[in-house]
Amino acid sequence: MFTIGKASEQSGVNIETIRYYERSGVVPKPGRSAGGRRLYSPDEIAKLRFVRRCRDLGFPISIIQTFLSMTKQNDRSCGEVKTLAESHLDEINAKIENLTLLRKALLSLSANCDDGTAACPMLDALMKDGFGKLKPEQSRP
Amino acid sequence: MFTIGKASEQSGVNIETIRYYERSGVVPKPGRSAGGRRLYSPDEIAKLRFVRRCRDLGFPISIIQTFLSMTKQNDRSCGEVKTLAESHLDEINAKIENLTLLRKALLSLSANCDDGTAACPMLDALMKDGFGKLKPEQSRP
DNA sequence: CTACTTCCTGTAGTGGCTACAGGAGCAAGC
DNA sequence: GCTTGCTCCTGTAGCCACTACAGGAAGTAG
Repeated sequence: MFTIGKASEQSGVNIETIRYYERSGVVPKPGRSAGGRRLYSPDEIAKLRFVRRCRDLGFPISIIQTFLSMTKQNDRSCGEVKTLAESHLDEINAKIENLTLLRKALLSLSANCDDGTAACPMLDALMKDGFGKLKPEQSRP
Repeated sequence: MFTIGKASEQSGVNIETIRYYERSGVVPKPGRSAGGRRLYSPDEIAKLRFVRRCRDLGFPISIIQTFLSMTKQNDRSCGEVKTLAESHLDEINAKIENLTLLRKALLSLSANCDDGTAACPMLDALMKDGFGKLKPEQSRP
């Protein structure tokens, strides 16, 4: 059994984040020592590590919770995992595409910027009319 | 002079967001009608549109405020704009690179997923030890 | 005059954490 | 046994950039 500091080290999840995950029900509440400290089993640490890796892959917590409930049930949910992973891949691809467009726009906007000019052509262009709406960078709902 | 609804339409900024920008000092407080309604001049609407476009390009509000103060001062700040734009470009490029790595990881992880399997190789791999830390997808500080 | 729309303020919620404040437990050294 | 210093505890507030209400007032069309 490990205290939260060791669990954090081994899982790569920040201490505050571990407590946050517990509060919000992402991982179950661990046992406690006589003095009231959280104690984590290797399995619970593996679960934390799993969550971190999924977060690193960009999965939102809600999806990760689905993953966790799948591993608990141990049902034949691999197809569902693949579906979720593929739709996440679609999102990643969309983001890449979007960012590539953005880069293009920003490059052409800043191309005429040069030191010492009084009026900045980039800021000018952004102030002017016309020049339709770009897609926002982040997927803000 | 235009009410907030028209200003929203013309600038493409949500009504609630306009009020939020005012609250947080991104744009100055507009004048009011006798009945207490906000009234926007075309210039103020242009400023809102400018903010939206910068947001669409992925600039954070803090940078946009710098841009706005530059246009107000009308100083020879074009070099500074270029610097800010370039460092933002660097961030965009880093995100694209990161997402590309992510896509690769996710593709190879989900490659062996097939319908009807009891144990999902992707979830298995994520649960196991080893398999170092990926860079997180979003730049979370 | 009534019905409807737009607007107002203020507050709370979102996601996924992070950062404190103020206190308690615990191990090691003296 | 006592102090020092570390880790841990709870609870709350903050971050970003919004969004979503609730409850009311103002304006407009018929």
